[in-house]
Amino acid sequence: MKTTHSQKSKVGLREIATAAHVSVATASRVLNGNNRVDPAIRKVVLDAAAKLDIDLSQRNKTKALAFLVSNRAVLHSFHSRILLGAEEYCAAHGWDMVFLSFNYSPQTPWKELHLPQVVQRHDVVRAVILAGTTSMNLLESFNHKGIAYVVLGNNVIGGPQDLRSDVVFSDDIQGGQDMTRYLIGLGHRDIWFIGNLRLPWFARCFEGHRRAMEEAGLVARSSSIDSEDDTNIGYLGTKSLLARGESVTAILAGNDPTAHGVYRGLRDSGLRIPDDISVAGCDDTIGTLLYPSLTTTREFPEQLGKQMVELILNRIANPGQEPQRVTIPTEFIKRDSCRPVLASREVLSDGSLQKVVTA
Amino acid sequence: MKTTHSQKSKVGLREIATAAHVSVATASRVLNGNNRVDPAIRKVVLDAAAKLDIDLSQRNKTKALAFLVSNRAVLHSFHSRILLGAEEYCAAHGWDMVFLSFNYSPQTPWKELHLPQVVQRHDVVRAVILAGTTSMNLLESFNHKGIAYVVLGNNVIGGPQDLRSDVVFSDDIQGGQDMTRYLIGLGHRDIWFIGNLRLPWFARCFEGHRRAMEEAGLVARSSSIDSEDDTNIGYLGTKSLLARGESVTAILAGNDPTAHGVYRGLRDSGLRIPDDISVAGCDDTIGTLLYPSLTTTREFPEQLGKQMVELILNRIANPGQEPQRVTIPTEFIKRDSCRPVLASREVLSDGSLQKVVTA
DNA sequence: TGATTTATGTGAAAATTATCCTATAGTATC
DNA sequence: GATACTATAGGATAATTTTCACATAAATCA
Repeated sequence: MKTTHSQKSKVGLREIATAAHVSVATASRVLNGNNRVDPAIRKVVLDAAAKLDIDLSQRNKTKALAFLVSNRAVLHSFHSRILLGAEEYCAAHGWDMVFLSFNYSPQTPWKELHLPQVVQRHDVVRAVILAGTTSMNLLESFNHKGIAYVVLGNNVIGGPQDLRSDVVFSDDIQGGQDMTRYLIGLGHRDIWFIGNLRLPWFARCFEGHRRAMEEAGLVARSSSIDSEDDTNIGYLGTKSLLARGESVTAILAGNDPTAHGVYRGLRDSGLRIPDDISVAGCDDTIGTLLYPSLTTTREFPEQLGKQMVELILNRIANPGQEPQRVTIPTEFIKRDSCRPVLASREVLSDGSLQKVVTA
Repeated sequence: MKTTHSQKSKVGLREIATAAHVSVATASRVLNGNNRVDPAIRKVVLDAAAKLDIDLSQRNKTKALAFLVSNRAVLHSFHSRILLGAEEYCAAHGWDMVFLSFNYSPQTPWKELHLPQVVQRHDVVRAVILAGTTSMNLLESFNHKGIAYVVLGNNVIGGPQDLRSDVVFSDDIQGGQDMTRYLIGLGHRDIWFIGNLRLPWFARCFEGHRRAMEEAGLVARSSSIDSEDDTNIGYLGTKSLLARGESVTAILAGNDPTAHGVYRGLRDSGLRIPDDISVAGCDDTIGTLLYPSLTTTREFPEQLGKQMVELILNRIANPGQEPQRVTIPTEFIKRDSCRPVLASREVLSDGSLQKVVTA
């Protein structure tokens, strides 16, 4: 418990402060309350500290990061896997991590947002990982309060994409594109996208879908349901599609829970998967739980979490470096929920089964 | 931001300390560093504080609880729903909540456990909710460090059940019993329990199962797999059952993810659910995701979370009260994964369908 | 039973953090 | 372009927490 540097007379803030020719208050601010210190002075203090206090990294009471999930009613397994990856990487580097959820309105001006106390205490939490639905006012608030953060780019709503901070993306645009290409390759032409296009991650997946459709000379069509409940989005999106009598041979759901809703909607209407309609998902969270198992796009949430921690620890180690931007690729996962369109066309042209389809 | 008690001269630790005839240090310890203060003295200080500082509850910097999930590799949806309920109740009462996960060995003596820094800082976290797999050494550690806590009783490993602290239970024993009675009522006699009996929540569910079996004059039998992965437990437990050629008409899985593994194991062997074998789960986490939908025991994780917070806020408000113990009931949920045994016997005795069963 | 250790509880003093105040630089306004 | 207004940075000082040392109670051992 005692210092192992046997005789070394104690090195405290006071010593650091005198060495750096600043007041103790300023030294304290540099080493803990990250706020309001001129970068130049900070550097002087840090240099002085480095000379005196070899074990600088140990002197802080708490080495912890906060993982803030905003505006999500339930903790999706996708998020919990990001958390897992982040936690693991933290633990491996001797950091603690706390998870918080937080709800706020995107309209509230940043000054009036009141963040959880814990993330504002620099002596407790040294930086924040933003993984929920993140609006610009939240980022503003962090900027103004001088709290370091990384953000999951896929979930940033509204704001311009030229964030002046570290960002990690999952390449779900590519995922949507790959999946759509696969469906087109199976002969599908009447492919519909189901999701909630107001939410950025759905919008991104749809963007990839759109690209693939256009590159094949097709028009991308979507059934967007304005809900926060993924399963509902899938269910209602599917029902509305069928009710309108749209011709459809394949459905791309914006994520796996949405695909679950699609399954239910189709079963409700007596349609079989994949015999009558092919279904594809995105994010590979519950693909193997569903029956038939879901062809989907695997993302790497643990990797995302790890990457975010890596960036932020880096930034803590040397503040002032340029904002970093990292994109994690996705992987196509083939399972049992899609089949070539030829088969279902035969079914459709076969009078005896036609009634099953419209039942 | 300023105090609304306009002219009132500032009331600080110093004032409270003089009023209570103790040193500022002691006053500080009472109001924050909960440690090592004689209960009598604490009371004196609190009384003195109550007289001077009307807004005692506001003067602490951080009103936050920690939700500690120990030794669970993944965050189950069951836990995340407990968290949700706890969070909601916290928010409604103006408290923040932070979530942490923590891994430790049950063998480590409590002195050598090193808890996450954050939970040890009384100025940050005022009490802890223990929801993961909790061993006695962890509880010891909390006791000795004077950290207030509530614990989810279902998950306490090993120790005697006469914990000297607040405990909340989910009545999964009753759940296992009700479910087994239902299966027996359907005519099943060859019912097997699948789980990992080393883990207390499985053991509790099995206990209920055993009671129901004995009350019907039957012997409870189980296939226990020593794994932490629920789906694996179900899959391997089922395969081993079938490989041994045991006669079985119904399987009770210790929780829903385990039932998912059971589904896979049965499908692998060409058996249909519920036509050939009935399957029941416990905890209603993914019962509707599975196909056919799972008959299971609904628990009320949100309620558990809420209840735990309620107890602990109570204890913070008046420490020194007797330990509380609360049990939340469970509810039987009938879905599509069970059917009367007579039906399947008829199927079995009907030659024409026999081949489907063994196909 | 007495002696030695160990654990606990407290105040004094040291260390650290928070608050308040002032100086300066940048904006906005007339 | 001068004046007032803001926002920021940093020091002085007050408030609070932590550490250290010591006293006392409980436990262990000869």
